[in-house]
Amino acid sequence: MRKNQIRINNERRILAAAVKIFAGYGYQGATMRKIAEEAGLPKANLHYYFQTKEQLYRQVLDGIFKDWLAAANTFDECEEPVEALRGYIETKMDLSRKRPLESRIWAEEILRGAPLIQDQLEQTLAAWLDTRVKRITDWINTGTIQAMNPRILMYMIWAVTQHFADFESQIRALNQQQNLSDEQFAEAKKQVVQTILKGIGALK
Amino acid sequence: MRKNQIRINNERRILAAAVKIFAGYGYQGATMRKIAEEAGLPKANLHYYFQTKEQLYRQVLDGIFKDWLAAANTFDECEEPVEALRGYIETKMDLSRKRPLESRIWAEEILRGAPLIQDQLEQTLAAWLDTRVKRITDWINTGTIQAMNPRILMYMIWAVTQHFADFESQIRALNQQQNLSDEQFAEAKKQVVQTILKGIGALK
DNA sequence: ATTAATCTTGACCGTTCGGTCAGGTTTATT
DNA sequence: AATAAACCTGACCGAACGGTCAAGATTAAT
Repeated sequence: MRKNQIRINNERRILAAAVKIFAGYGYQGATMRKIAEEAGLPKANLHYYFQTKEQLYRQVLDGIFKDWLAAANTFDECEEPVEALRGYIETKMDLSRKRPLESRIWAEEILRGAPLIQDQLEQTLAAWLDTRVKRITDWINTGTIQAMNPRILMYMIWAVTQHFADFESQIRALNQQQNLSDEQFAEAKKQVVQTILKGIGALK
Repeated sequence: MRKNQIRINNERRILAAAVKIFAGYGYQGATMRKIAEEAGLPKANLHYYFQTKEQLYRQVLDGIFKDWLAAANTFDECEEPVEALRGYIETKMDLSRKRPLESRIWAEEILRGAPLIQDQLEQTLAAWLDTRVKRITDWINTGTIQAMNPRILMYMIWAVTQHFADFESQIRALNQQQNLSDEQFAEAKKQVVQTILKGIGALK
């Protein structure tokens, strides 16, 4: 049963506005009025498509979570650890560059103790991580990379790649009040990949 | 002109309560009522010691910023890059372990675009970073460590170390709903130090 | 003992919040 | 053309927010 085109368009508009406002003000700081204004719709119209603020926020989080998991495609498709990890790190860096708002919404949710997505973390994300941990463990067991705790490696990758989105304003303040240029970001991406891969003994 | 003991005690109580509430709910989500309840004082009393919520929040941030900068002592006191960086990374990891609330308040402020501490970032923190960048550059020029962008190295260190505080709830969800034990955290600390130092060619 | 300064607090205020709803308009179905 | 379904929205609501204030209680200074 396909939805009406009007509904599709308006839901998309509202969700896009919600991403901007939730990222800029946080869940509590964001108001339905601001989102409505950003979307160019009356506030009551938002409540027609999304019953509550929390429901709207949940849908935003769901969208982020899907992109997040999909970023692992390169990781899964590559046979060799260097290829796989480089691909994953680069994909996550690109996501931080192109969709920093989503990264910040995610970060704030985790910061607050993940009140709305704890279940997804404990189930979907935990299972996702287990699978990748197994792959890395195989690499370790076959001597392709050095011994280490794969979970901590993943935490490090997440931390570093998402930092460029989440702490963008700090980096800007430390870079003559300028966002990183494309060249600077490319350099950062290269150095991050290099440091991590070399750090785990996958590169000489 | 030393302050009255009553004032000293109450300001400390209120600040301690404010750290808890700001960390748990964010600036917007935190309310003066909740902070007052946590401190065991009537709300009007908070406004006697701190005129506005923003002023109270600023004092909390100031305290965090000072601890943050002081963590660089070991970095500055050591001559050799391995010693200096290991000391700094370990100190930052310990801060994340012992004072995660403060780390989260800082993270949220940056996430929101650093509306209240932009000046401090652009001046105090930028100058602080410049000094350390110079030291690292010296190490590079004397061939003690390999060539790299020192700023990106510092961003990576901040990202990884603070991740263990800021994303604690995510790590817990991925660790059978248990916070990292002391042993697990010690392992993480060791692996973080090892990966970064090896990653920049400071270790074999 | 008296005065001044500091501290305490319940009650209150204007504003803004998320959310509701009745009634009108537009679109889809037959 | 008629009916139903979906969509739209200004006006409104109770609750909670940050902040104020007057009046009383306590502490410090003389």
